Amino acid sequence: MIGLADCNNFFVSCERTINKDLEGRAVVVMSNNDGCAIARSNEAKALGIKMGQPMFEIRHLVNSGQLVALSSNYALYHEISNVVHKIFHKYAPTVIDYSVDEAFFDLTGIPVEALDEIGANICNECLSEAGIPVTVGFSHTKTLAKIASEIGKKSKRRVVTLVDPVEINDILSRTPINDVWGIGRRTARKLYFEGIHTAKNYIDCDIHHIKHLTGINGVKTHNELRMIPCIDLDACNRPIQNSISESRTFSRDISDYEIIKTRLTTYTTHCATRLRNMNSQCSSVIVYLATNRFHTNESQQFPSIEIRLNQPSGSTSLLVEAMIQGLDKIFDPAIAYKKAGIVLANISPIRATTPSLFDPIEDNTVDSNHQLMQAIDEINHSSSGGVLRLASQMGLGKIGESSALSSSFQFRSKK
DNA sequence: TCTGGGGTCCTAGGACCC
DNA sequence: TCTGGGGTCCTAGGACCC
Repeated sequence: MIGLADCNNFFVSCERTINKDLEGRAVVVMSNNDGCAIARSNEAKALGIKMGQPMFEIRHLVNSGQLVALSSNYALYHEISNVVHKIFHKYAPTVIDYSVDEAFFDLTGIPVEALDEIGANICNECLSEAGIPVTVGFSHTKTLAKIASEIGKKSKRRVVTLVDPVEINDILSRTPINDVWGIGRRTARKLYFEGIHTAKNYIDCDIHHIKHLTGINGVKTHNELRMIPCIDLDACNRPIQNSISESRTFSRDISDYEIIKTRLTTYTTHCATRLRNMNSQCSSVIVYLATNRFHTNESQQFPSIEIRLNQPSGSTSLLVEAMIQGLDKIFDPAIAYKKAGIVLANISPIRATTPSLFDPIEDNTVDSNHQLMQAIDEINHSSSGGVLRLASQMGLGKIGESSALSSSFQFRSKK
């Protein structure tokens, strides 16, 4: 059996742990720039607020006092997430931390009769120790466990166990296809035109037709709904991340190269620090820009480029140089951009790589760069806020002609 | 007027190999 | 005029997840 524990309305529940006045009220947590709702309390859902709904469409509810809108507080959510996941890990030898607010449990060998009590214990402990309400679903596969927990949330039951094939069949005939884990909006629309409206329609469909319509992942979902486990537990729990990224939507359109470069330098610096904290390095830097996708009457541009490094690196200055090299290739001064981002990709553990044959970098260069980064990380970690930054991060990239100067470090005294 | 961010994996098509 | 087949690797873009 597989279990899925999922926190209810996680970000809103986190906010309620520090502000009891939010209990029983319609609450949403907003995205960056307070742009749109990314978490909703049950009361907010009852008001008809949709996931991702923009602020300008719900402002009247906030102004009239019917709805509380909060800016996001990721430090708080991260802290509570750690507490909740620690609790999850007490209840099974194999627990997969699937996301910030949910985890899968491998309960192989546990008798079905014991599941209700295990689920109840998880819910009780998360509520008493972390202040977070949780719903637990059990079934034969991850996809069915997801459906079980969704049923729990909709019917206000804390624990739902789906074991009996007849009952599962009945549930699937009442589950809209777009509610199935792994079937997104696009695929759901495609299936709908094929007459596949429910999960039951889906499993009754010929597997070759499913493969043709939805690819290999759709086949896995097809099996999972028929109680055949297909989605590997380990696949969700990679020992090392493949990529690290940071991006922002700007509050206005920007066509100024220096402003965009400065922001991308900041994103790259953050990602490089995260990379080094993982004791890792990367061998690709991907830079991308985007125009405002909601301005449908204007031409849309989503340029992106991948810069391959001669050898993997975790050095902020090298990664920033690569980022600028990429930006220079895709940036068009005639276009105003709404969003920019970078991705550090092809991540590997430090010193687990073979150096490039034709672009040798002497070891002492690597070492001194590594030591420089270590020193900077330590200084920034011991002070409140980053006191050491790249000059280009402060919009000073024009000072020198050479990229070496523009991405050199500058000391900024807080006093 | 105003519309998020961080990830993973798959697929199709092109380039290249023998 | 007529011009193979089987394979790998890379990349951009698409789709999905929370």
